[in-house]
Amino acid sequence: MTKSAPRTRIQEKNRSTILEAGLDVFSQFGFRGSTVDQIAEAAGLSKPNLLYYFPSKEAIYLELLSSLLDTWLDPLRALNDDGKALPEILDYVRRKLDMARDYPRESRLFAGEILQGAPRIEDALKGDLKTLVDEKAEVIRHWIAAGKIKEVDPYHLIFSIWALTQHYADFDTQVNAVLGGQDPFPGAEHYLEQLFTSLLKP
Amino acid sequence: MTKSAPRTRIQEKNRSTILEAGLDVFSQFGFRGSTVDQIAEAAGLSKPNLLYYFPSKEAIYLELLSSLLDTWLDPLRALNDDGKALPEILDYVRRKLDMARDYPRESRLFAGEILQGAPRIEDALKGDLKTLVDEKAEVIRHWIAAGKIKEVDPYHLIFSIWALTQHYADFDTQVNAVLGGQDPFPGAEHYLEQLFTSLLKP
DNA sequence: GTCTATAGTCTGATAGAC
DNA sequence: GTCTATCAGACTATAGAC
Repeated sequence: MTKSAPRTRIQEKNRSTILEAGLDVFSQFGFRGSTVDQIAEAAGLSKPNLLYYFPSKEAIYLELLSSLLDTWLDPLRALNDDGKALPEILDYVRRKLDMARDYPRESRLFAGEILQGAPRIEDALKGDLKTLVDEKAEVIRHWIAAGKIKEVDPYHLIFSIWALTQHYADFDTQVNAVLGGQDPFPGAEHYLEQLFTSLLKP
Repeated sequence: MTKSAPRTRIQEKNRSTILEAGLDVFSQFGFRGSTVDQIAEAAGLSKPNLLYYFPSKEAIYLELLSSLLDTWLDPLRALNDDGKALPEILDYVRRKLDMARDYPRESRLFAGEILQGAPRIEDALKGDLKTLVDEKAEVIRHWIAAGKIKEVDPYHLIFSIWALTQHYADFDTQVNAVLGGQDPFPGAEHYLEQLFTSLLKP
């Protein structure tokens, strides 16, 4: 997804400042809810100057989406047949929970996009994402067939890992309101380990 | 949350038509992403006529939010110390999953609001919602103390039920892309029963 | 109660000086 | 490359006829 136009160092720096500011604003207000003015201010630039680096508001949003999708799926790609089944899955859960804690803006950006029907990444979901999930579901099926973990539906297992980990980023406001501001992550890590161990341990 | 002004039958009918249309549009595009024109068209009314029944776009949105919050929490209110612990919890999971299937628009409306920091219902989250969850966490603690279910953090248990069930409504697009359009709910119901049984059965 | 017309505001994007 | 000024379109909401 990288553009081919050559760029100077200052251009690269400004572009990444804008993307950082865009992530900040878009993740909080969504695409329609964000204004170019907001992003420009967050980036410390004037509106026309921002639009000198990106042709449009949508271009910023699209670049964020596509460049983040890969990173977001890296933990799932790392799920491999090599190691022991259950520790491998628990590792995946832990990595996803770490990402929810360390990159909540990225999580919310995707959540907002998917919540609205994923109009801009539908193809990626039906293409790359589906292919990747199909592949990993196959790995899980092998583990089940080999008796390494209990029999569960591999797709719903993956959905449940996504749902449970991303919940702590996407619904952060609600979690914090209920817990009264107490850090949810230590408790979440222990709970999720317990949950997936009791579900999968043969 | 009902207004006190007296209304004729036709007023009530038009108001509920507008709220229905508002739910349709707001749940898909969020507050900022929705226009009064869209809602008016969905309701089969002209824009000024719609604004004759509601003072503003925000008034429609607010009425939807507050009138739906109660319904949304009903299944949790129904979680009581009466019956057996595990079946009671599995019933709650099933009811929440039924709501995700039957009322996905309501689920998405809340998800969008919370995703953006719940600016309009923060008080309700820190008040009524927290009180209710605290109360039900206490019920769960009693079950644990009585040895009726295994020891888990009650708050994370409740969060996990929310996350797992609402995922099928809120991230419907993603679930469908991965499953290729296959109905996820029968599989989800079986998977979630398996998951919470293995987690909680003493 | 419902409509057409429009006021007034916000916002994405551009023109053009420096 | 960056700024000020500004345009064009979209949007919420209202005025006023019927």
